[in-house]
Amino acid sequence: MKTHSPHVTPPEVPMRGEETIHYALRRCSLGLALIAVSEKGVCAILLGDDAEALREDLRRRFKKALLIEDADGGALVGAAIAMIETPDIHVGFPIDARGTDFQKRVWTALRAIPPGQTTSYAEIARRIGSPKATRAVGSAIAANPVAVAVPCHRVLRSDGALSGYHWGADRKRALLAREKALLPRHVA
DNA sequence: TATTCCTGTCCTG
DNA sequence: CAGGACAGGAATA
Repeated sequence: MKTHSPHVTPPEVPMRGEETIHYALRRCSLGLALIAVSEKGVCAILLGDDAEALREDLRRRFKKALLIEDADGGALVGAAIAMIETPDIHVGFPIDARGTDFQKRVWTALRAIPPGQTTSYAEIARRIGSPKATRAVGSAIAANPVAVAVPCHRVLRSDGALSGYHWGADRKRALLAREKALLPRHVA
């Protein structure tokens, strides 16, 4: 039995200079999604099948932050889920993708690819002004922390092969098929 | 066709 | 700190 305390000390209190990140786990058409939100916006969208594996992934990416799981998650989480389910929707929420300058340049280039369209690693390398860094571009794309909203699934190999996907090739295929289906335009 | 090199970042020893 | 591995791709042998 619990006595009525005037104030309960939370299990975790942010230390000085420590960042707080709220996140929520939600089911979606791609499986399980973990959406994490910082003060600046959505800082991670991770896809998978196992909740604990996703939490671990988040922990690995934000080692120094205080991570708080919310049952609900709030408006940004809802917006993120809606965006996942509807690829042609405008990404209307702020994205707080963290990485090196090179990675941020790559991710910015990705966001310029419209839904239903694809490009190649080499093209991205050209567009950011490092035409010979195609391999490094692949690594940078693989490190993208914000799935779907930063559309790394729209990058294929120059020879047309699907190439890889951090969250599983099936999800990449599913996203591309969905976007293609939503295109009312000419196909050929 | 099979190597080799280029490039940025992370992981390991 | 050195070396290897990566969601690539062009050049060279």
